[in-house]
Amino acid sequence: MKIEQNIERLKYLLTLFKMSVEELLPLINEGLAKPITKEQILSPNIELGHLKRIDKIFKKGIHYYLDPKVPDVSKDASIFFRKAKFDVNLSLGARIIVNHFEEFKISLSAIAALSDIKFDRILPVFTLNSNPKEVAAEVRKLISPEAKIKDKDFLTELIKKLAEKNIFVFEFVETWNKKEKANIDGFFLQPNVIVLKRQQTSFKREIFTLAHELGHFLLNEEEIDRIDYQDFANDKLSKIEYWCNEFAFYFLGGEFVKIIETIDHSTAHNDYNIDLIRSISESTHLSRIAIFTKLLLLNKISRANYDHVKAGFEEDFRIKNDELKKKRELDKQNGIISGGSTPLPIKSPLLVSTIQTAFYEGVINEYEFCKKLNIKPDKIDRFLYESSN
DNA sequence: GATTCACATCCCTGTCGGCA
DNA sequence: TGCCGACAGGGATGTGAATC
Repeated sequence: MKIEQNIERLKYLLTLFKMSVEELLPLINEGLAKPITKEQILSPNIELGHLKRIDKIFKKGIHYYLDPKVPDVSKDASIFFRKAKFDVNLSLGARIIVNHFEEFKISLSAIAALSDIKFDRILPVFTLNSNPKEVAAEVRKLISPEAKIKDKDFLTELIKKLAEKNIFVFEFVETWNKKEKANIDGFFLQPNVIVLKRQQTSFKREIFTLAHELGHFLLNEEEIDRIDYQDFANDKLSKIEYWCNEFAFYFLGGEFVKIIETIDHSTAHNDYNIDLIRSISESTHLSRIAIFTKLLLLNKISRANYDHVKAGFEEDFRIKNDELKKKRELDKQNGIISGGSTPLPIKSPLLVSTIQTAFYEGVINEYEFCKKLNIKPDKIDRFLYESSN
């Protein structure tokens, strides 16, 4: 069956994702004996099956391509139109994720406007001239996340505190079998949206990314990031990235920074201060490697020793993972069935309250309510009649 | 600790369309 | 009209975190 498409919309998507038709074709032709041609997809009358294959890439829904309206290539529409270059070379999966949250942000701001909700900026804007350490101390006073023992609880707490400052924090989860992986850890979209990739095996890493993106928010500079501790000491790092890393470290480190700054030089003789750093890591939610990276920047450990310690952590991590895998396999052989599910993203209280208000104001219906919060209709009561915690 | 749940991909099956 | 292969759709599978 053939249907009439608005070819401008497909062309728009290609521009948005910085993709040529020649790059798209192999993606949609996967597994097809008779490949779809360029002429076929660029014709105003397109085979429905072909369109479905195209949409498997872009995930817009078939109606998107049929809309006669020409999409708007303005700076408001996408960060890809606002900023040409990013610190990371973005994978297709990453572009799709960024685009998804950008659209979510736009629809959310429309819903908020219709419901008379305003997200005024509460935290000030800083510049690169301000000292990240001082800014961190100042912001800590304003946000002061409660000390929690578990990393995940701390992350939830921090997201809650940021919600109180009108900052949206969203998480996205990537399952093990996801085809197009996003090669990013997080990003900040103006004016008030931070998005994080769920790091199920390392919440400390995710917490650091959140603090880093908070740095971008404070500078009001948009960026899409892949956080690599090794790069911190890299002089190719941009000033903004450096500032945000410094901010994140001091923001999370708090009073423990003093200990880190006055620590003895870490060598094999004092076992690289490993026990002390572990205890600091546990209280601050900074990962051990993040602290060691700071020591490297402070010249409190040599590059060779740093690499040695880092390799040790990576090895530990690998061994631990292998053991877990083995245990699971053994369980399987013994007929012990282990259950599980993909992790659930943490819901920002700001999102919940916004959607609740919109629902009460009649701006959205029950279906949209569930869709925006990604809940099933039978769980609607939990988010409507109870307080949002 | 047991149960429930989310979701990308795999895999099977019925259907449809091209061709002789 | 009947045969054959390609395809779409949807259920099954794999995975393990969240929740009770």
